[in-house]
Amino acid sequence: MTSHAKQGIPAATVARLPLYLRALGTLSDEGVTTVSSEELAAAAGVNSAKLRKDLSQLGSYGTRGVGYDVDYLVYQVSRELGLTQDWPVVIVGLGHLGHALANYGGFASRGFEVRALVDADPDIVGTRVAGLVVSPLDALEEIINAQGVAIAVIATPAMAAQDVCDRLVASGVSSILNFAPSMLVVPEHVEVRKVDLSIELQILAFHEQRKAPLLTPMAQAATS
Amino acid sequence: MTSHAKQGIPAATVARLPLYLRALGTLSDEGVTTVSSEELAAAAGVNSAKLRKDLSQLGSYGTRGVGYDVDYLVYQVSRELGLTQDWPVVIVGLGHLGHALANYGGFASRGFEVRALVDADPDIVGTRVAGLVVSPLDALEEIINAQGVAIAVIATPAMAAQDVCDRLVASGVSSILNFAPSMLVVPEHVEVRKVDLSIELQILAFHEQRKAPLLTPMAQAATS
DNA sequence: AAGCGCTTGTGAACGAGAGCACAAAGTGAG
DNA sequence: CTCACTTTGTGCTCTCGTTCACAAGCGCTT
Repeated sequence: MTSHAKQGIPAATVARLPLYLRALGTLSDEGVTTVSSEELAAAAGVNSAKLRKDLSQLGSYGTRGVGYDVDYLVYQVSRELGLTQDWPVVIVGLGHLGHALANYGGFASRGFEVRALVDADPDIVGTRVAGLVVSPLDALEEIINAQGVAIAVIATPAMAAQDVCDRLVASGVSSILNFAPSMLVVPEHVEVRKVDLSIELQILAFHEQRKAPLLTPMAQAATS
Repeated sequence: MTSHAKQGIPAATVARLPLYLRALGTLSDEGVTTVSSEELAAAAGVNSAKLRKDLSQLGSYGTRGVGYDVDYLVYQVSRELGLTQDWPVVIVGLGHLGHALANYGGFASRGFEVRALVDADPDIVGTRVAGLVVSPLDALEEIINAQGVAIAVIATPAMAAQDVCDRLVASGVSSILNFAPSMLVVPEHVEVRKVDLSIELQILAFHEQRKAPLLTPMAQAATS
C-alpha cells in the first residue's frame, strides 16, 4: 500500500490539521528544521500518539529516529488541506461581524482571498470595507459566477441566512461558513460549518455553574 | 433514583443544549406550546433519538404520547446551562473582532452581560464602544474583582493572548472564550473554548478540494 | 372502563476516536 | 559491520457517542 487510503481521512484528523499547520508555521519561522512528534504535539496541544496517527493518514512523511522535516510537512499538510491553491471567498452580510471578518488578516495568509462583500442594506452597499466596495445582494449570483467562488461566509442576521444560503447553493457554492445563529438546510453535497458565539458562551456558563454552586446559596431544591 | 446522574452530563450533550434552547425559543415565539422530539429534533437539525437521549439526561420532562411542554423545557434547559443567572463578561482586545463581539446582541439575550472592555492600545482606551468606555489593560485585575467576572473573552492578537490569559486566571476567571489563534495553557480547573475562524475555512477548503479535483488537471502524482 | 394510537425513555448494538505500548526502521558510534 | 539509541507508524483496547428498536406510559375515544 503505497498511496493508500486517501479516500477516507477521519473528520477528527482533518479538524486538527490546521492546528498542526499553524504550529509548524511558527516553528518554521523560528528556524526549526526538524521536529519530533513529541515536540510538535506539545506545540499543538495534543497527544503525541494522536499526532502521529493523524500524520500517518497523509502518508509516511517522517523519518524514524529523527522526526519530521518542518518545511516538507508544512507543504504536505497544506496540500492535503487544499491550501496550495487560492480560494476566492465572498462574505455576505456586513454588520459588525462581517466587517470584522472582512478585515481579518488570518484569511489571506492561508490561501483565502476575500473577493467580494455583499449586503442587502442600501446604506451599506457602496461603502468601502477593507479595500472593497460592498455590492448589493442582487449581484450575488453574478459575483459568484464571475469570481468562481466556491466558499462563502454568511454573516447576516438569522432571518436572512437561509435565503442567502439557498441563493449561494443555487449559484454553485458548495462550502459555507455560517455565523448566523440559525440552522441551514442544504443539499447533500454542500458542506456547512457553523460558528456560533453565543453557543460557546453558554457551554462555558454550564461549566462555570457546575464549578460554583457555592456562590448562590439558593437553588438547592434537588439535594436528596 | 429521583435526581440521579446530575454529576455526569456528557460533553456532547452539553454542546447541543444551546441548540435545543434556540429552537425552543423560536417555537415559543411562534406560540407553539408543545413539541414532539421528532419536531424539535428537526428544528435543531439532529436525530430525534439523540435529542430524546440528551433531554433524558436532565430528567424526565416529557409526557409520553404528547411530547414536551415548550416553556417548561426552555426553563429546564436554561437552568441546566446556568442561564437563569446573569454572567458578567469582560472582553479583552478591541480590534475589529472585539468590536463586533461587544456589539453582538446574542450575548445579552441569554444572560450574558458585557460589563467591561479592555485593550492595551492607548489610542483605543477611553473610546466608547457599544456604550462602554474601553479600559486600559492595567485595570484588568481590578475590573474582574469589582465586577465578579468569571467568564472572559480574549480577542487580542495571538502574541498577547497567553499573557492576558494568565492574568485573567490569576484574577479568578475560570472560563475563557479564546478567539486568538494561539494555544492557551491553563491550570486544570480553567475551561477554555476556542473559536478559530481560519481553521474553519481550512476545513472547508479540504472538503472543497476533495469534491473538485477536476478543476485542477495537474497534481496527479499519486494515482497508482 | 377498556382499548387504541402516539410518543417518550432506554437497553443494546454499532461505530468512531483516543491513547497505550511495541515492533519496525532509521541514525550514529565504535 | 554491529550494536545501541531514537523516533516513527500502527495493532489493539477502551471509552465515548450515535443510532436503532422497542417496551413503558399517557391521553383520547368509544
